[in-house]
Amino acid sequence: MTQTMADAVISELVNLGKITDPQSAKGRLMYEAAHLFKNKGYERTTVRELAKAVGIQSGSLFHHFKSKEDILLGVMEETIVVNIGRMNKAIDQQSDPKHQLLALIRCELDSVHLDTGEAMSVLVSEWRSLSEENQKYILKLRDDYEALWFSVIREGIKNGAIQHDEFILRRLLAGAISWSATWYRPDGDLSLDELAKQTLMLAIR
Amino acid sequence: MTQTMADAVISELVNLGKITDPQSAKGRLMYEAAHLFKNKGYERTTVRELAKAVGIQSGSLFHHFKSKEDILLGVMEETIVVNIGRMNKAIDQQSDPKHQLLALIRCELDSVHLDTGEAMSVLVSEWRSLSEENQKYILKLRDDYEALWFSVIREGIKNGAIQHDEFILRRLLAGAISWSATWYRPDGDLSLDELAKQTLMLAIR
DNA sequence: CACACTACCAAGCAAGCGCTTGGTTTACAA
DNA sequence: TTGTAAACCAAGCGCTTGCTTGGTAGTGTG
Repeated sequence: MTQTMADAVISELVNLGKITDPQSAKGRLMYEAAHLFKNKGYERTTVRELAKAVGIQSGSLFHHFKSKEDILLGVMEETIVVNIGRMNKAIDQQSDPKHQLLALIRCELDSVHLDTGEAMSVLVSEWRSLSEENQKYILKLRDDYEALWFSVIREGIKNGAIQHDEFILRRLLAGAISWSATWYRPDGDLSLDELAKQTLMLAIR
Repeated sequence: MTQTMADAVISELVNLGKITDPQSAKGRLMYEAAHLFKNKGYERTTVRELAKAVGIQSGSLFHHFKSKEDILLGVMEETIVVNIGRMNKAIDQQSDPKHQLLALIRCELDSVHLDTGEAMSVLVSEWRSLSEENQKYILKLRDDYEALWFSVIREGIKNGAIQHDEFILRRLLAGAISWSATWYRPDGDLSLDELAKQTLMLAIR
């Protein structure tokens, strides 16, 4: 998926009112929050620090969000919504399950390593900092996301390209892909296309 | 690997003075710490809470450890040492690379889901809470651990059982296995043996 | 018995935390 | 020009945090 296509998804969602405009004050605040939460962890990031990064006073944050946790929730929520949008688009452009699975893998790798990368990392590692209620809400959004994967994998099993159990395979792949955040460097020798191909090799023989 | 074998490794390491006796006050303290750090996160766990779990006053913790971070470091350090010991033993009992790889996978799954499970989870998710110096130290220990995997994978590539690049494959597998902590339940329908087999299927055709 | 050592308690300090409050500036519409 | 609402500041409150301190009970050793 190209960056322009990804941007198309974003501005579409902004126009629908489903996510905050990344250009707005609130949007930039969430971007900075994702950056700090990823690199320092949610708990270690203070509201004073976040405010300084955005260029306002710490108290002013609470004009945009009602609590620190609310900022975290916003980051997670919007990240999932954006990536569901992107995956839907990616699937639609392929017909056979093998290429659809490759597209999903590439899409998830993109989400981990390109513009939403820091937010995705926060989504994976900071969910414990949410209240029980908010955890449930994010989990529900994630189920919608996972449903896309299962529909593709099931088709792959039907036509014989995939031999694994669908649930186990998805979970193994999810781990392999999200873990890449800890070691993959986009400026290194390995391209995301090549990494996607090698990841597909895990699932397809 | 059976539990008795695992215990043999532990008591051996205790006798060598390489790890703390799990029965001692300090050992039990680290066990409780791993439990709390896993379920609440390091930052969200307070020294008062940890002290209460162990049954002493919060100030008394600092008789055993010089700081809260030192407790985290202890948990991580000993977990790696124990699991290096277990993996070495597991490899020695197999001869061909395919079965050695299966043994490593099973061993790592054990470390994630059996007695050291909570500590392993802490090792994966809380390393950011360490100082830069301590991060380097833990990273060095982890390199020793990874060296075991690479030696086995290289043999698998040599004899044609493995088609992946060795570094990429190890990282994909590491992700798939460690991620299982988020979804696998030992009391469910899926056995660790079956999960190990399905994980091996990712690597071997 | 005296000494030393380990394990712990009770109390509290200094710092940092999330968040509130009351008021000011800016933008724009009536 | 006036009214309204959003965006922000300056100050600080109330609380929790990791950690320190000075002391005590229990145990083993000469």
